[in-house]
Amino acid sequence: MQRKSKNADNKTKPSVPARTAGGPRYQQIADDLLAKLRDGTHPVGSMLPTEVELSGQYSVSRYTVREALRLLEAMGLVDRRQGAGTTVNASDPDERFVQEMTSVDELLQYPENTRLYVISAKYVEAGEALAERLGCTPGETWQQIDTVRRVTATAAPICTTTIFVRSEYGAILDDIGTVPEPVYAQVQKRFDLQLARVGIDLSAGPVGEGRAELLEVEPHAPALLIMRRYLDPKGRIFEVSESCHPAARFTYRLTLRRTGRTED
Amino acid sequence: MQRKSKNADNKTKPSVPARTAGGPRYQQIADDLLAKLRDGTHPVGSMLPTEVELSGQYSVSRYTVREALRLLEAMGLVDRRQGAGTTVNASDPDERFVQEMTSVDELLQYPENTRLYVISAKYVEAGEALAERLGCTPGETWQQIDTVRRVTATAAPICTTTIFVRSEYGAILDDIGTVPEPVYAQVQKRFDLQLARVGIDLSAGPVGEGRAELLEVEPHAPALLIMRRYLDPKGRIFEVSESCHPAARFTYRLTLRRTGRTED
DNA sequence: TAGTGGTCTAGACCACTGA
DNA sequence: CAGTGGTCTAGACCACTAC
Repeated sequence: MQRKSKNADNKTKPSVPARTAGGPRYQQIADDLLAKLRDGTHPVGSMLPTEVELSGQYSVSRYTVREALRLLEAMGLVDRRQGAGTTVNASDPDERFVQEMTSVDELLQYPENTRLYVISAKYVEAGEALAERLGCTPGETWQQIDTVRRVTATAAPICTTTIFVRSEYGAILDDIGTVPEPVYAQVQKRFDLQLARVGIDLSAGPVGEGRAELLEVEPHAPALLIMRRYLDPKGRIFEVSESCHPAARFTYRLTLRRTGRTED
Repeated sequence: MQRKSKNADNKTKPSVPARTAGGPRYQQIADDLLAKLRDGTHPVGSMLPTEVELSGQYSVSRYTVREALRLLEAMGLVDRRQGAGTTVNASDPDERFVQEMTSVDELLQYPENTRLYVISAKYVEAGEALAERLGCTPGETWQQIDTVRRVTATAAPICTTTIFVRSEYGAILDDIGTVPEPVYAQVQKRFDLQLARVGIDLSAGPVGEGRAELLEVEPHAPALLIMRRYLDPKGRIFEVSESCHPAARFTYRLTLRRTGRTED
């Protein structure tokens, strides 16, 4: 009815379209549904009415209902499954923080004026401890590549990085250091892999015995330890890197911004 | 035409719907347009054909074209402006990584079975060094609250956290430790602030003199240092916290997943 | 004012889920 | 197999932009 009045009346007397109050109809419906999620009309875990039912309740077409649900879905409030229905995920828009970066480089790789130098490389068979770190089954063979990263201008290295790649990608060793590209990207290209996810563990610890000399710090000095696991779309890890940054030589900075709020 | 055949022919001979190859029609169209962005048919900065033109070219309804454009828009490849048209933003989907968390808690706050204990609190005037850390002008007064966080069950504290809030929010001190909520959330509620962004610095360093005892570790032991700056929508910092996690007692884990790819 | 994208309808078939 | 969400059509009016 409201809809009708908008389309019909506007022809003769636009005055103030219903739209100005509350935005498009689907937005209004999304707001209304959101209110019903908050007040418990549709508790978390329950099913929302079907799209056809909702279009009846609001006297709108199914399209309009779907646009409203699309908004709720984008806010993470509902799940829609073909054939199954729409279920309530949460009663309130998440205070969801999103970090976006143009590329992984910006996250945990390094400026372009740094270079990676290979110290040594060898094939290793994963024992239990290593297998756990690599997320593989014990007995698999991986290529282990020990490197340091240096700012081209400066003497002191930024960090040491030990890179593990599955043995079938071990040939990537030849490419490391030849281009300023991250190793994961080189592996990706050369072996036609797809990078789907990166798992990152950040912790602190002492600089290891062997590395202190390379890094020109005392042994056991505090260091930031970053472990990165690169996964293909199937969830298989194809590369793992472990970096060790002497304290005060590296700060990892990120900014999160809030999304998923109706006020946005 | 292809479309036609699907809807019409399927009635009599569904066999293998055109859908199975390449997904829904709008997806195919998005893929085709994407290819045309890549090969320069539609250079960056140029206008895409209008929706009506595209629906003619592909022999589909405008709805289908719009779904396709919606995909491209979500990938950041095109901009759509009512009345103006659709412009090309980029020729290739970003390799963009996104970290999502349900809440800031999941990022850098702590499980529910931990509690924050206030050690001491005082008002301080920001000197130059502190002012820089707090992102304010020297001379401002802030409330400084020193705390430790403990797992309720265990003896050893997880970390020490020094919290700075602007003096006008200093009264928040009364609330700390009373509820399991993060301090920033308490400030937000009590003073009706909006949290818009969080800046995070991660680094490693030695545990400070005074804190070693609290944390039950030797002085200068390696620690993970986390500094968080909470900003309101205007970019004003209203809270800063500095946490010190003894090594091996804390790992910060995050997962990034790739978005903006057609393959997803 | 012409033309664009934004919203909306009414109706249809399809793919999938679950009983 | 009934019912759900997913896709799609054909057509309409609106809000906005640019000329």
